[in-house]
Amino acid sequence: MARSERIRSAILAAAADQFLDRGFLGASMDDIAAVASVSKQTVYAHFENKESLFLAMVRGLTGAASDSFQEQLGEASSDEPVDQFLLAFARLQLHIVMTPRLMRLRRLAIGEAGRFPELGRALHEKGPARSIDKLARAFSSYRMAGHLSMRDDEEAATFFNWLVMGGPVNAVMLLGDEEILDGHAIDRHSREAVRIFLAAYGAKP
Amino acid sequence: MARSERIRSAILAAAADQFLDRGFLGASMDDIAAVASVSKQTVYAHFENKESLFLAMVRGLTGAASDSFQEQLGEASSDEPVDQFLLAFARLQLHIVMTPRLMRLRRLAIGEAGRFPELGRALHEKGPARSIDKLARAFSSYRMAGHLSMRDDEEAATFFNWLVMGGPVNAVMLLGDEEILDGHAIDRHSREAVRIFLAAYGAKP
DNA sequence: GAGGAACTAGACTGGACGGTCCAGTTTGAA
DNA sequence: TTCAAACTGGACCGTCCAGTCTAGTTCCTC
Repeated sequence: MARSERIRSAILAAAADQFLDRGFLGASMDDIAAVASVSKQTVYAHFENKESLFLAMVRGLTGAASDSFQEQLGEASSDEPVDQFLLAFARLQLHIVMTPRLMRLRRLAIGEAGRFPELGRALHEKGPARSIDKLARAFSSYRMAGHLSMRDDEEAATFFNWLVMGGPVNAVMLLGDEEILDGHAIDRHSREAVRIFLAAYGAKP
Repeated sequence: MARSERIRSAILAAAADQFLDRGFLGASMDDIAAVASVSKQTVYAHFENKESLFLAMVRGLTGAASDSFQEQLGEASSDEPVDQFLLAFARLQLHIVMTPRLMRLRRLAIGEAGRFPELGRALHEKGPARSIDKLARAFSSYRMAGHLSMRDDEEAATFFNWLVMGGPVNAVMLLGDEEILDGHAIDRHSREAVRIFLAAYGAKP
C-alpha cells in the first residue's frame, strides 16, 4: 500500500472516530488531522472540504457494513426448512447490525437527516431495504413450495424484519450502546420472533 | 397570561423551531431570539444558557406529547374484545406518534445522544416504555380471562409495540417525513399487525 | 544522489457564535 | 402618576473553526 493511500485511510479512520461521536458540526478538522497524526494541509490535499470528507467516510462505512452482511448471508438462503432459514437470518442480522460502530453510524444518519438527507437514504438502501428484499425473494420461493402463506411477500418481509430488529435497534438508539444484546439474548429474541412470524404466516398443513 | 409568560412561551416555541431542524449546535441563540421577536438579553433573562433552553424545550415537547397520548388512550383499555382493543391501541399510537414534530424530536434525541444521553432516556420513558407498560397490564388481564396466552406479558407487549411501530417509525427516521403514513395506510398496517400478534398469542379455544 | 511529489508546522484570515454590558424604553400595577 | 420590573437594540468580547498560505522537510523513484 502506497504511503499516500495509507495516509488517506488514516484520515478516514480519524474522521470516522470524530464524526461518529461528535456529529458533523461537533467534529473539527484540526482534531481530525491531529488524531490522524497528519497535518491539516494534508487533510485538505486529500479531501476538498469538511463535507467531502464526511461523505467519503460515511460511504466507506456503509459500504463495508453492507458488504460484510451480504457476504455472510450468502451461506443461508438455500433450501433448508423455513424455520431454520428464518432463525439463521434473524441471528445473523442481529449479530452484524448491533455493533457500537453501526449503531453510531445510524444515529449520525438520523441526526444529520436535515443537513444530509441522502445519508439516511443510503443507509436505508444498504440496510433494511436490502434485507427486506432478500427476505421477500426467499418468502416467494417458500410460498410456492407451500411452506409459507401470505398475500404480499414484501409486506411480510417488512414485518419480519422489524419483528426482529425493531425492539433491539430502537432501544439502542434511545438508551445507548449498553442496550446491545449479547449472544444469548439474541438467540432468545430471534426464536420468539420466528415463532410469532410462523404462527401468522406459516402454511397450515 | 402574564406578559412575561407569553414571552417565555414565544422563546420556547422559537427554540423548538430552530433546534428541531438545525440540531443543538446548528441553531444559534441570535436566530432563536429573532424568531421569537425578542431581544437576546430577554432570552438570557429567562434561560441561563443555550443548554438550559434546549433542555427546557425538549422537556416541554415530550411532556406534551406523552400527556396527549395517555389522555386519549384512557378511553380504550376497558373490557372490549382483545382484537378491538389491540386495533384501537395500534391506530391511536400511530396517529399520535407519527407526526413531523414528534419524528423530528426523536431524530434530535437520537442525534444528540452523545451530548445529552438523558434526552434519549426521557423520550424512551415517556414513549415506548409507557406504551409497553400499559399494554403489558392489559395483556395480563386478557390472559387471566383466557383471551390471550403468553409466558411473559412484557415481552409480548414489546413485540406488539414494535410490530406496530417498527417499520413506520424507522422508515421516517431514515427517509424523512414524506414516509409518514396516511389514515388509510395506518388502518391497513394496524390490522395486519394485530392479525400477526393474535396468531401468535391469541388463546386457542 | 538528484529531483519532484507529498507531507509538516504553524501562522493567519474571516466569519460565526455564546454570552455580557449598557443606556434607554415599555409595561402594568399600585 | 409613579415606579420598578421587564424588555430593547446593538455594541462588544473572547473563542472557535474552516480553510489558506508559506517555508521548509521527508520520502520515493529513477
